[in-house]
Amino acid sequence: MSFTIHTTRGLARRGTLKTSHGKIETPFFMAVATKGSVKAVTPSELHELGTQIVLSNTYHLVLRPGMSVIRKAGGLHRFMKWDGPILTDSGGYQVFSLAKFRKITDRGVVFRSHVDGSRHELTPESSIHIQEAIGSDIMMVLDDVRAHDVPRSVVREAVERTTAWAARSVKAKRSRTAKVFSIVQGGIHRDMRQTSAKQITKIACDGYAIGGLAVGETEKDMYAMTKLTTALLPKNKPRYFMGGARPYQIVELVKRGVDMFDCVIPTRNARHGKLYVWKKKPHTLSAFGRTFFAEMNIRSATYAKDMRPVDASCACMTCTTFSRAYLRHLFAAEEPLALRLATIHNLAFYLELMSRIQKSI
RNA sequence: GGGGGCGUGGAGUAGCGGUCAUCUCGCAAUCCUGUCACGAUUGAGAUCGCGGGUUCGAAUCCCGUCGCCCCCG
Repeated sequence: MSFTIHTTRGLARRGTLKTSHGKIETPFFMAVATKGSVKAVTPSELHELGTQIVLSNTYHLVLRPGMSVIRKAGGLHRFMKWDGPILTDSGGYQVFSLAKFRKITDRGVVFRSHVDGSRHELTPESSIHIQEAIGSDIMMVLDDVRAHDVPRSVVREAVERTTAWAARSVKAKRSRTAKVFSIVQGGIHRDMRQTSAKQITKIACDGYAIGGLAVGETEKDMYAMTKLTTALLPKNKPRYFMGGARPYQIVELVKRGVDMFDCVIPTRNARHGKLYVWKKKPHTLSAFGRTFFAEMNIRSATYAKDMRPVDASCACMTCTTFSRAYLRHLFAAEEPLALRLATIHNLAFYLELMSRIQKSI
């Protein structure tokens, strides 16, 4: 068994997931390396931070640098010099977020590149084959992601298509080492989510993802759909909440049975000068609430002469070395180092959050 | 001593007779959830150096004055 659960607390689980590039302690957070790079930081910095796994993206890598380059490099691990596990997204979400260029049929998706406008096609089969060539440790099936407020008929179609595509994806898989995860859709409709979960769990795969959430629906819906879905997923397989979430949301989602997360929030917000700081460090899941952290806009003139670290309780390189005033100056002066130091800190915050969550289970 | 130029939000500026004075930076706030993202949106802030005059109407024209700058002696 490649996924082992050690302890549980309510619906929350603590476990270990084995991949061909190492074991990962769950629940975990994946830093996002869409184009084969966690923006602004190096693999050795990721290791120092305690990063267990990163996420990369089929869509972006196909467009640039292109698979011939990735193949020549000997796969993405060698190309980006990251020797830990990599999860790859199938491209499904990009088709959704680049909606104006897409055409979805049962066969697959045709879309235009945001880089040069060229036409590309992605099918469930080609997405898996590309992810295998990338050398992905955890591959995601191509899914049909829709906005949270589309008509039920559209959601139903997306659910049916996602199931059909998942079955084709698993069938197309050739790699013996890579894992493949299927994705539950269904928008914010209870019956659709249930239908999708029941269909998807009939397909044998290594893990299951909850997709199509954190796309603008209410938090209440997001939590409700997650709880409803995890209840229908097999207990002995990891559950991945795709694309989320904010710090307190992650805690809430773990409480509803989620094991894996990825989100651009810590890295993107870092580059925009929004830093996460601890206000208290809880030892139990119920003690987190919504107020265990604060968001600091380091660009504010408030910090111009503040010589304290961003977060005195944080052990990251940024906090143990530099002051708020220095970071604020780097942002004001548009020095690239600002992005790196901020990214390191926010990732340290998210990773410590996951570590604390694990210890709380 | 003579001649000329400039004084407009925190900074630098546009406008040079006619609605709520322009833009850039700065400042502030909000946003970002499988990254087209060192991004996006919004807001505050100026009695246009000061005094007087001309005019229906002046940041814009005239006079005086103060400040800064340049050129010639």
